Amino acid sequence: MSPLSSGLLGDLDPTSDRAVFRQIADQLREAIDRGRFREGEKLPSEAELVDHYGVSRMTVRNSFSILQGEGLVHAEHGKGVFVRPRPPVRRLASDRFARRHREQGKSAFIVEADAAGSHPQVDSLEVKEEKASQDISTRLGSVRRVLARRRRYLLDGRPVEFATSYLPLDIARGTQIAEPNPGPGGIYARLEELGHRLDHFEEEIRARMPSPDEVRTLRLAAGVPVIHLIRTAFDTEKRPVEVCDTVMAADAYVLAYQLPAT
Amino acid sequence: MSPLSSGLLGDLDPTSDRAVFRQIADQLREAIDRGRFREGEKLPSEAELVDHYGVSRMTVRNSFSILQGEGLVHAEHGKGVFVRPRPPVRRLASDRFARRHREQGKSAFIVEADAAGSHPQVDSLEVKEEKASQDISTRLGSVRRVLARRRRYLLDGRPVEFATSYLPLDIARGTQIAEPNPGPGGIYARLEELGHRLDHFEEEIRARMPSPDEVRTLRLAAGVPVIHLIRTAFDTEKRPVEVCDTVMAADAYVLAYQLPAT
DNA sequence: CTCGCCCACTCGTCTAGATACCTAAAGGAG
DNA sequence: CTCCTTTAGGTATCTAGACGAGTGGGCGAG
Repeated sequence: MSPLSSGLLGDLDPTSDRAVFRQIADQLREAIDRGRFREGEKLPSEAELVDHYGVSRMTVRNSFSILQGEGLVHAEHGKGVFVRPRPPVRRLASDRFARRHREQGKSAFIVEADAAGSHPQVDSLEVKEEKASQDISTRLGSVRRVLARRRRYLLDGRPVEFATSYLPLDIARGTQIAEPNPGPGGIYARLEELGHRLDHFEEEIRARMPSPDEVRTLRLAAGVPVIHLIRTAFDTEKRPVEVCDTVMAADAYVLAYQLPAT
Repeated sequence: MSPLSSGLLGDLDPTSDRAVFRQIADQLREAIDRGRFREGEKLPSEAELVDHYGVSRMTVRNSFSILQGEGLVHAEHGKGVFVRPRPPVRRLASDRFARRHREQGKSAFIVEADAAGSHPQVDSLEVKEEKASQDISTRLGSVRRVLARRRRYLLDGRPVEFATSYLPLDIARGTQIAEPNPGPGGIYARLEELGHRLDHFEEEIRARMPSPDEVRTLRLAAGVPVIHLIRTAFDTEKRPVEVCDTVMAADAYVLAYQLPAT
């Protein structure tokens, strides 16, 4: 039996001033929220909804596009429209840069992925010297040129974040930090070996919709925002020694912080 | 002279396999990024673009809907489509719950708004006892019923966040915390007076697209995600004494944290 | 039985209109 | 001058239909 004849969806209210396509979207959303359609399940096809509601196809598509914008559903060409499963989230704990992790020779990403039982990967590594943007220059204390380390992180084959680290040339040039592989413990371990003992980090967090570039790089579904995190590392002399600019798929992350109450 | 005859926008590439409405969106996006259209400025009308590109109106509208989903533009019925201005952001510093602020008798929100020179407001206050959700119960250590304090925060008349605090009844019932106005320093000051000296906070941060309810409550524009923050306050006996569930308009906030490197 | 083709179903894109409603400015009545 | 109406120009919604293209199952040829 078709899901439509079984009362999953109601009728339209022609007296309502709410647009028809919104009413349809409302009914589908409610059905999803109530679990009438489960995660990964296929919604009625456009043609079925056209029949059920007696509207034109564009109106039905308009409804779907609302739900897509909310990140509730995703369409697959030739197959149908499906309830988007909520992917398991990865937790970034506030002690992820603790020295004891570095001393074990693992980078923060690997440590956390292993703990979660996932298979981590890093790709599209690029290391080069370049001109610092205005913002990066300000954060690093008025440097003109920087070493930039770009990479993308994947979890079980799915891209989840990409990041660029910027370091002042007078610190990084000619060191292992300028090599594709910075060695055990990552660049923070190298910075400490170079005499820049790390004191603290400052992180800024924003959330916004992704640019088309970011959609490509992270293979983002419609209706998935990104978390934009900018971290600055300071050494014990209060000098900023690294800025890391990270863009994360918001549906893959929960950030966790611990704050003192004092 | 019309912006269209002045070369702001190019032509379509009929040989490209990129959909026409995407090509148009690309050109508009690029023009915005390059500053050809400034913040708040009106884009060419649908009719003008129909003429310029020689496509149907639905195609042009489709392009606009892409840019809206990206949060780049917003349409005003009867007026036009405008480049969305990036609103000034409010910075939440990681020391916002420091005891020295409470001792000055101000709540965290008021302190920060005043510092930024804005006019803060709090409305839709509701205080009541209710059954704890599964999640809240877990976070508070298996309590069945809680005191819930709901409120919405506005800055210069614009709603920017709404929050609900949940407290165990055995702590809050019958105290000033159960009153609409919790007094100077907010509920954290009252908790400390009641013998629950605060030790630390744990915060969880997610970002996602808003529900229709949240769009209404925060008057969110299209293409603006929300930041969902869940904070748990612990007293010095390591007991969770409050859970605060906050939903913020992502275009109004930058969260800032400071992490020790140790 | 297996392979390859065809076809039905599905979403993606685009056209060409019609009607409704909103906004702002111009112009007329009082 | 003030207030209301008109009008032009804008977006919002909806219809009806056409063609393109990805998916998967059925069916016939070998």
